[in-house]
Amino acid sequence: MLQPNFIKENKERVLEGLKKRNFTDAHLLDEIIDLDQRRKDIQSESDHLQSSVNKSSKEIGMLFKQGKKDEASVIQEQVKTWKAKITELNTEADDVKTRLQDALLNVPNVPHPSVPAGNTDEDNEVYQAWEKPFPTLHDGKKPHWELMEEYDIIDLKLGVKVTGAGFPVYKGKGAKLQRALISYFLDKADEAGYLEYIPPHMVNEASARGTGQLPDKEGQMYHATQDDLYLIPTAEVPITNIYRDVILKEDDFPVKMTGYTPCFRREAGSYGAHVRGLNRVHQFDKVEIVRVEHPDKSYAALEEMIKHVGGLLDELGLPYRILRLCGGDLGFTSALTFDFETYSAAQERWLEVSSVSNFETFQSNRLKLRFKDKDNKKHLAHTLNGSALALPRIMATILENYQTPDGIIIPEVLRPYTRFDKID
RNA sequence: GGAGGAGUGGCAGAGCGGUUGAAUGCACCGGUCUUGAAAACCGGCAUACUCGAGAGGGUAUCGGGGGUUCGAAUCCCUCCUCCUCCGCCA
Repeated sequence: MLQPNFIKENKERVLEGLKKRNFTDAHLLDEIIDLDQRRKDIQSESDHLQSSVNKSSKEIGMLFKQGKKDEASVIQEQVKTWKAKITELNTEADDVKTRLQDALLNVPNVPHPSVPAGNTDEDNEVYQAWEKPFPTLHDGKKPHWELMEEYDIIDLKLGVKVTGAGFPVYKGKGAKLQRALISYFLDKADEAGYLEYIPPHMVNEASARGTGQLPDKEGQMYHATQDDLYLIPTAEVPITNIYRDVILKEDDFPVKMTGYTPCFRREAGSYGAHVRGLNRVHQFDKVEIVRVEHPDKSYAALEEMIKHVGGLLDELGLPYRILRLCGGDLGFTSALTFDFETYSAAQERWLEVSSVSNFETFQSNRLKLRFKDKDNKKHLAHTLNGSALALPRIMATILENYQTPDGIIIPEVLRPYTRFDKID
């Protein structure tokens, strides 16, 4: 969420930036500026009256002590009229604040200058292409959903029986490979200096609001209504919220956190042939990296995160490319996002396996995540996060790219974790 | 789930309708003293919003929200959290 003052002081810049994501509602920005001004005016008027009330109340106290009841009751009458006016102002203030909040929630983050304009994923910029050849597979190559069944390692039908569509059951070597990937990713994050967390897998409303899942993506989360808790769609939510309402010191930076969690997404409205197998599921595993940074350092941090994710894919030996998302494809809360896609050689498609973003102050404003500078002045910190990595499509790509007529070869780096080198 | 008790500043802990944003102690920061340190002494030390060029001012905040009152940390309602006991349980 942007700050009204920021919008007011940078209106042209904000509007110019938002054009890249097809947001052209200058009227909404004006409304925000007006509502914020009105909010201040009401506040100011109400404060003045309250000040008079407070003074008079003290006076009444004194008069009572002195036994001057008559004088006191005269003032009491006056105070009552002030109070009525204050009540009136507060009612208006509530209304103005609600409208201001609603308006602010409809303004997406301002894209970074490097974000290309565009509407769809067609307009994303290839930031780093794959220069080497793709794996060449044998003639009997199969997509991962067939391999899963053939080797009996991931069972979607069983998931349907136990839960429903999109809840895969991992079995035997499939389960072990999954666990190996999680351990490998966590170990790499640990080596890179990220502090490991195992956060709750459900969050309250305040947390879902803090990272922007609410109210923007209400329908995408599973909601346990009886306790009003949400199943997390990503570890970003509980982990980033660790720093909600926190004021850091400058030398607390950088804050680097990681965590493995299952992720739950309703994926309402997604369907079609391209979501077969593991391409899109309701529950999946992911290792996330999250950072809280000084505004001057956040883009260097983003760079570092891109290298980290790229390093994982290099070690796994998976072909990948990096995209800089265009304005239209950029998430509501993000200023700059890079997507990683691996090439799945049997499907002959690119699959998104990671998304690394800088939210600048958009999240921290909602989170009230700030730091004090040397002069003790408070500023909003920058937050970033990235998948490192999301498991299902990595699994899919490994199964497809490493298939041979005799089985699926396990990438070298995972063997210490799997303790087998082939699925057959 | 049932019955009790409790939530006050960074921590500890007073206050229980009227100069209380809140005593006191500890911690912290600055100063005096000291060759240096400690001790002692003096001073400072919350957050948010807002007005002001600034100095500074106003308002709100004693777990959250609502209410009573001219006035609430103090009374009432409600929610949350923690502690003790009972029940259930991985």
